[in-house]
Amino acid sequence: MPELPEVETIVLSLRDRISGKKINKVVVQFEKCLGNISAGEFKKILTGAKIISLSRRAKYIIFELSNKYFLFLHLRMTGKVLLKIQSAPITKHDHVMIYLNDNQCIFYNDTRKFGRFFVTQSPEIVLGKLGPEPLGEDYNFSNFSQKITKTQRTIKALLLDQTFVAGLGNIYTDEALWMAKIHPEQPAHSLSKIKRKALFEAIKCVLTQGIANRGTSLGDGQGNYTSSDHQSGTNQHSLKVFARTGSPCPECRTMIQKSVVAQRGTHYCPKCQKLKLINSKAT
DNA sequence: CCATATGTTACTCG
DNA sequence: ACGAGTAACATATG
Repeated sequence: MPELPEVETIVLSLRDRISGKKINKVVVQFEKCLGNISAGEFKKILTGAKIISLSRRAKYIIFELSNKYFLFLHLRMTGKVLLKIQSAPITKHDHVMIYLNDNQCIFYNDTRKFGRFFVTQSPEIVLGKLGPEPLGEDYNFSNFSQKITKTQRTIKALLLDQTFVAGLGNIYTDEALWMAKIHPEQPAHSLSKIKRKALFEAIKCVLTQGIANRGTSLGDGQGNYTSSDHQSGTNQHSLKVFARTGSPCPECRTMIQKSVVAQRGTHYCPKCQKLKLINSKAT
């Protein structure tokens, strides 16, 4: 479920409440949640360690520990990090519990069980292949532009590729393409410099807005996004195309269409985001 | 029963 | 090598 803005919101809501706390006890209910380590090793490394800092890279939450290890967590589709008091009951789909030294406990809950923890002393093993942070300093137009012109892939598939730009998922990809007025199936190399620049800016824009709105919470099912304090985001009210199939485009009132691109449900305005079949490599 | 779901990766085919 | 498509992971929902 969570894309960059949702993960960022979780990190912001957790940071002050768990930084500096010591891990007293770890319970693993579902060992497959641990991507590169056994439950025994996981408990041994975490127990007794202090949480030095909390940060985010792409869609990963990063716990920096006092014993030189880093704990990474990727929530995939339905993972949730919930901070509760230690006496809170273990409920359905709670897979990992990390008890701190102050009566708080981090509950990792994941309906679909796709999310994964990683423990390592070398962050680059997990983060090495990721593209630039779209809201970071390494995000620059010349690099972005160059990569777009070099591939024939559809622009939607490229935006979802975490080695191109890190942190976009299905929602913010559709929103950025709408804002830049680009058809999701447009071959990346066929985008004019104007369009590449518009997209470069739109990505920053939709992500910044998503964070300001504390994430996108769709529906009220178990898999829906909430922050670590059970708070829903409000960005769903600001979406222009995603989950708005059949509703009017905010720009031109044409009905939003849905199709499948890059194996994902894809929402777009057929009038504002026209596919351009004549591909001359514009500059 | 069927399709779909905020993610990623391995695999096949052309 | 590249890119598209599919399956897989596992569960819930309409």
